[in-house]
Amino acid sequence: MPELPEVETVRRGLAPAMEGVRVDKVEVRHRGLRWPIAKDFEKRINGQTVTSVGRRAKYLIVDLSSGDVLVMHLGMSGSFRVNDGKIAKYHHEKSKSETHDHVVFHMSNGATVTFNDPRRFGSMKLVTRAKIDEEPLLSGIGPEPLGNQFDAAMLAAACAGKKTSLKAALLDQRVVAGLGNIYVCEALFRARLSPKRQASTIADRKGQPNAHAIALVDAIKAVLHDAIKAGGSSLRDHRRADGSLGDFQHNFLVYDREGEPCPGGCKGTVKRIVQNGRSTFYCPACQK
DNA sequence: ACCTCGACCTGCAAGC
DNA sequence: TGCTTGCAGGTCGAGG
Repeated sequence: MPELPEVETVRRGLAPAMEGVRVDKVEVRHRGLRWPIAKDFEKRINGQTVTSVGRRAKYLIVDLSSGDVLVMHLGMSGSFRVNDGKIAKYHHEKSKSETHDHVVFHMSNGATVTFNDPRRFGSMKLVTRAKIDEEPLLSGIGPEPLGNQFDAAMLAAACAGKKTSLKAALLDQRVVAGLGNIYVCEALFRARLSPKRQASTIADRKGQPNAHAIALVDAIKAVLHDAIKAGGSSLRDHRRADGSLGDFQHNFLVYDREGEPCPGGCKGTVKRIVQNGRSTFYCPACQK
């Protein structure tokens, strides 16, 4: 479910509730996430103060005063809910089943932070800050697309020589961090590039960027900025930490719009195809 | 080394 | 009404 904009939205919701606050107790109700939560998990977290809540790609990075770092991934259906211990702002709304509340952080300020994940593709892992650069989950990840260092030259270099489709390349977290199925489709539409195009065609023979690479980088940055501004996209599971919904799903141009007229006004029709086992939505008429 | 595909899970909507 | 099927925002690891 969650791609970079959703994870960033979650991070912004968690930060004010957790930063500078001690975890009195972490309660693990179900250890069976993507990998089993380690046996020493609670012992290493209980009593520690959260020093920062960050993000790398689709990972949430929670620094603790002990020097440990909690690395968390939301998988396809993970979400966090902050209850500040006072008024349940959205408590009149039908609240999601507590069946899948797998981990609850009881904070020293009275707040609770609950991780819910029906499909359990999410993960939680403790690593030490000193060895974070050796962490296999993070070490191969490509540039942050919203960072200054991410530009057409970088993207073209990463795609040069790739035989796979441009769609598949953009989904590869080693090429660029944080994109998923929705935002790849949206960025490719905005750049008017076909998802079926060979990835290497955004670079010249020397791996230098061409006009397609420049347009694509602009499109990626723009769609991510727009989505973050909207609080991410809420299709099934994603919510802001306060329970409110993201809005960006209303701004999808092609994703899940099979059969609709091309929103670019080209008289084409949005088509759904399957690439690498995943749905791709695009306009064959104007995405070349 | 690159690339594709199955596997991991639950829930929901559509079709019969 | 129930059953079956397919699909879902991710990614790791096996196999070609």
